[in-house]
Amino acid sequence: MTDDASHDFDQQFDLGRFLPYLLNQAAEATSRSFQEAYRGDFGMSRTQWRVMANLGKFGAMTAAEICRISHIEKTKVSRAVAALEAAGHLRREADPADRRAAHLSLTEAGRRVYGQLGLRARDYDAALRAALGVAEAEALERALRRLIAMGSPEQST
Amino acid sequence: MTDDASHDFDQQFDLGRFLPYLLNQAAEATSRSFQEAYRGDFGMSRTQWRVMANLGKFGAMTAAEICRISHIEKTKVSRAVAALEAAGHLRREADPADRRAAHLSLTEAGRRVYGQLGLRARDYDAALRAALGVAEAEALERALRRLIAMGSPEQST
DNA sequence: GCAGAATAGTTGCAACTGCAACCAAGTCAA
DNA sequence: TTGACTTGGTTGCAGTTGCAACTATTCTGC
Repeated sequence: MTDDASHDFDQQFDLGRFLPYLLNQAAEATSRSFQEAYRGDFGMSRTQWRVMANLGKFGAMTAAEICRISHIEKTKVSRAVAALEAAGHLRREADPADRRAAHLSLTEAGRRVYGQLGLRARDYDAALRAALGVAEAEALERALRRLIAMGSPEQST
Repeated sequence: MTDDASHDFDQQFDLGRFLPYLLNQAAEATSRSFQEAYRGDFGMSRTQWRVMANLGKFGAMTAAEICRISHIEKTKVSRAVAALEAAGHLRREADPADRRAAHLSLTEAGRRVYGQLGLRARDYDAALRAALGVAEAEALERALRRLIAMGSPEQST
């Protein structure tokens, strides 16, 4: 029998109900299933796929904007951009007004890849939502958005 | 409807609603906030904390059992166990009946650490659930569990 | 009892990541 | 203008990860 504040290690903490733990497992499980789409067929990393998806969705934007929107670390974005450019999926154009910034956009080839992956992603997402039930999926989405907003204080939408 | 499925890249895929993407962001945001607890104060990695939490919850078990329960890769578990043992948080005892397996359990020191982290985790989880609303948190938990179960076909509990 | 398959766990390697430090360009104020 | 500060982006380094290959032990069928 220990004494100080630590003898209560049989406390009520239930790892199986710890939300960060469950979130990680669910994220891992779902991302992993989809991974073969971008990795197996196009040799992309998760980060590369996400950067591409952001560009596909929002059109041309700078790396900093991608960071703000997607909450991906700037170094991850930087390296993903370099890889995507090397693969010919992405093009950068210097901003004449601000020579630090580069406007990124998908090349024709990149858009084709994005088109294929986007379709697959849509199907996969639909399958997940169907498995959960439409209403539950909506509720899940709302909850996730709340948690994401809590983590990073800046949110516009 | 397209056959080569590539020229319709302005399709309905909305990254901002892609569940794996949202799950990852939410998992990242929540895990990151809690990270200082085990990393800052005890120098542990996420995996180490999870392995410890499993041992704290279930008592002595083998590495393979931890893998099955927590869905963590065996190599991650192996390295986490080595680190925890080196830190004196964990002890391994060879199974006399099966000399491949080792029964892992927390040392007294490990249990103390687990006690502290468990309390903090409980508080953090409670804060998250309070922010979401109790009912929404329950629904979230159910949805996550479903997704996790879908990912890995074997499920017991 | 034995060859072959399965299981527990470790390790090498290559990739990915996070952090901090860094460079370059732009901004602000006096 | 000049100097301090901010911002866009890259890089070095150390740590973490995933995968495949590996050893050692146990199990299975015959």
